[in-house]
Amino acid sequence: MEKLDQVLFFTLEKSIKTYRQFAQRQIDKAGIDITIDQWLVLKSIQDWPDISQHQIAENVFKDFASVTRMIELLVKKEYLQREFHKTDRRRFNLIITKKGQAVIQKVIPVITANRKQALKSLTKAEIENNKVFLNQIIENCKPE
Amino acid sequence: MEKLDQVLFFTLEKSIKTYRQFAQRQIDKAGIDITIDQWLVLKSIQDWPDISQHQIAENVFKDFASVTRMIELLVKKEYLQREFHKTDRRRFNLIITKKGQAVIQKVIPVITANRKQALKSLTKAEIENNKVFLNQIIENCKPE
DNA sequence: GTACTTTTGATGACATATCAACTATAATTG
DNA sequence: CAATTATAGTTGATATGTCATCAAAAGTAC
Repeated sequence: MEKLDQVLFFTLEKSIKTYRQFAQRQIDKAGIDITIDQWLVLKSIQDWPDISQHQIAENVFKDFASVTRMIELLVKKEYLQREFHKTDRRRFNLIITKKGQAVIQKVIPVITANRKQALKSLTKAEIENNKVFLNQIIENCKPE
Repeated sequence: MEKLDQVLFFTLEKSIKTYRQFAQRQIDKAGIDITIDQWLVLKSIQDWPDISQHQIAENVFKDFASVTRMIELLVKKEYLQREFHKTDRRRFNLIITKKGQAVIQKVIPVITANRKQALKSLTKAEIENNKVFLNQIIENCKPE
């Protein structure tokens, strides 16, 4: 098999893993009790009030079961509250608490700095090209 | 913050996740009882006889604890055997069983096909450029 | 030769991912 | 209106990732 192919997927894996570890380290250093993914979930809820958990899962590209568990943890951390939905008893309203709002805001500059550092010396054109390339992989791997 | 930056990391994450899910589906379809990562671990042992678990962890870019657990599962699946190391009682010899050898061989064409499909319509130059880009991210995110 | 440091690998506890199965509720069909 | 189908979310079991801690054994320093 082509060595380059195999090395590419390994590098893809390593790059996102390295970025996530780096990003999480910075968040921990800032003394904030949240993971990157939890923040993404909270951000999703903030950006789309009245969002369903299914929709959150799609937005952040995660399994329904994982999202349920993450929401459970966010409730436990008091960043989120579950309320009964007004009209649909299958659903919950997910309300970001004041504590949750504060955490979202506190993390934003850390994440901005993380991304800036991660993309140091990479041009907008290179970033755009890379995105197009990755989207092609996503397209190629979709189930029929 | 730059929207493009944020979208890039999301796309990076989504692309590797989509690839892994696709690749695992193909392995399952082929009726082979192994995960991509388990295969990588086995392959590492095959390529470097007498390798230590620490070295395996570095090769496949995984946590020591994760590698220990994966090896435990590979032993349980009878793809691997642990033997006492000849000269160093802290270590084990990891022996690939016949069953393990067979599985490694059986998976290779599936993985080759997976990669080929994932990289459909992407040129060698694009692949090479992407690798260089991703390696820059890895470099940027390394601990000091 | 002893004390100290480093290495090797395991384990516990917790978080997340995956797959499958489940319950309750809403929507649709005839 | 009742039966059926679809949706929303949960839960169990298992695999992997992370962090911290541990014990045993090898290596190093004096």
